[in-house]
Amino acid sequence: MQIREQLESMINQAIEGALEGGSLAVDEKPAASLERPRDESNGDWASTVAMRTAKQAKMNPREVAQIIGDALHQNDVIQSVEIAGPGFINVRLRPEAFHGVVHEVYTQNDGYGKGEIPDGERYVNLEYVSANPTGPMHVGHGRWAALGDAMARVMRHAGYEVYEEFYINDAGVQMDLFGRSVACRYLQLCGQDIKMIENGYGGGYIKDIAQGILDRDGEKWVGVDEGERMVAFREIAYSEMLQLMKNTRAGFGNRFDCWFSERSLYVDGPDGTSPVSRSIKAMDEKGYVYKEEGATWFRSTAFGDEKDRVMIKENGEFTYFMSDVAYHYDKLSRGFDHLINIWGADHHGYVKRCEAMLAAWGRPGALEVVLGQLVNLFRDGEAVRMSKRTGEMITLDELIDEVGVDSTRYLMLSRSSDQPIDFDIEAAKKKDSSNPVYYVQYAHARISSILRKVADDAQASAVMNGELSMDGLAEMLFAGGVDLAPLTHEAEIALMRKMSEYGELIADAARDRAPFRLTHYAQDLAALFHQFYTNCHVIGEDKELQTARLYLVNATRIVLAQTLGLLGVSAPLQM
RNA sequence: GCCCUUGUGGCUCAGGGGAUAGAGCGUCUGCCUCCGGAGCAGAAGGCCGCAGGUUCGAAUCCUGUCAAGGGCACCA
Repeated sequence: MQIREQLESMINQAIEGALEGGSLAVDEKPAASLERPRDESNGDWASTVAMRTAKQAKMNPREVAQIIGDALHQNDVIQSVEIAGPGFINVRLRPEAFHGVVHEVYTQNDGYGKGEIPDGERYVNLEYVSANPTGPMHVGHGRWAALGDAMARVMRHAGYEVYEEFYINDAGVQMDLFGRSVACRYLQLCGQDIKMIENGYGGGYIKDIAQGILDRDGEKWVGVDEGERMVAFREIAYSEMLQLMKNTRAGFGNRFDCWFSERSLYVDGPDGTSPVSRSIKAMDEKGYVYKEEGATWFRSTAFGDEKDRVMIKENGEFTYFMSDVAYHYDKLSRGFDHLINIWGADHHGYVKRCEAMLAAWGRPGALEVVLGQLVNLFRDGEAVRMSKRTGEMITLDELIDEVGVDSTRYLMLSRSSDQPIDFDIEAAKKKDSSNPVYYVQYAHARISSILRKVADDAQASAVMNGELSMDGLAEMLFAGGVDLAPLTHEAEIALMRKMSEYGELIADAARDRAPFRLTHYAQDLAALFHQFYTNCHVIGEDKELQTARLYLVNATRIVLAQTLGLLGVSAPLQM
């Protein structure tokens, strides 16, 4: 049983006792109302039940607190109870109460802090990044890549089953424009004096693709019909860009379960229907489709949208929205309990109509859109201008190359997604205390160093060359069993207390789709470790104390590595 | 005009009904005969944009207001 639950039942008993004994008179039995005091000097846990019930009980809140507090006697969990402030019941726990946490970390290891999500809520589709395959991924995509990946990992740890999906916008006029831009560059390379088409893609990579075609095929495309050439070039360029995106993704640590092609939505299956036709039919059956002025509309205003939306234009073409209708219908039909999309804040006007279509199919609330603010790139305080059209931009690959994956990911993740990020390349490159990722990683490296130091030489070198895992080493070190009774120092308890909060952190961060909280946790835990390190010597203490402290240090390593792992950041053995 | 997000120390941000509002950076002062000083300890610095309201209690919830950013297509 978790400490929180134990305390809760003790307080509940105390309340019941007071009610039965007649010292407290209320209509309804109040809840235990436990919370963690911000300020540690107020104890490990506090109950606000007295202040909540004082009015009903017609008593002073401090009196109520006293009655309940008196009924809480000291036992193997509670060390002391104190009534403070306006009527807080502050509980301080015995050091032994935290020892169980350390054992839990050791035995559960990777599984520490895991949660469970009930059937019917568990299976989640998470779509993120999702871009036109008409250019390399840029820095903005990096934020979504980091956020989506971390969100997926955190949610999995909390008990969700997460299916990660990348939606490739490979249909529509942008793709044709892309193909024509490549054709344009190709013809220029062949010596023709023509201008880049209007709204064409101007990036240098377009020229590279054209050059590649020229190297491979020579000038054989010059005389070909313009439309045919556009299609051919579009497809060549598409597959190159997709491969590039997949490489970037791999370099950044993302693992998509599916790359979903927008085009596939328009393809008829063996039964003669496509996601497009099926989604419209399902909507029509519910009465939310109508025709007007030759176009086919979705009556999204029935669900709070400000105006109805066109799905099929008067000229018979499909709108971009049509793709999304079909896409979301397809996702639903794949059996997910819940759909999450991560979009940039610039798409916010699009949210209502998408939520509306889920409602039209009888699944209101099934779609959740997480809107993230954008990334502003700086170098030494100077804004770096970005424009995809002119091709003036820094790609995600270049950023990772220059800054490194760990630092990039950590900084991208360390802010709430509804906070814009000013990402300074020079600041991100700094390997000193101004860069929080190093502070955290340093704690992990220090821990590894301590554990190596107590190991024998063979073990230590086996760890360094990868033949022995840290867990394997720990197993050897603690084979004889460990007694944690010597762990009573303030710094030791603070460390254990922090680790005891891990499960709640995971559950909250998953629920709120807020992996950035893990960066704060990692920094807190690292700070507590550094404090412990300065105050409590490990190696060379008497045998029992050394082993107990080593065991605590190892548990800290596990939680720290786990936290960094959920963020997609490495936990180095040395730096 | 309407919609969304954000206003918290010099800077970057946490906290989203509970106690004296926290952290990092920066500034200043200390700490290595000792497990990694990429560290630790301490100091200075805030009427939580403004005004009302709800509550035993508001930085937090509600209303209004000011400011910043983003969005309002038979574009994608």
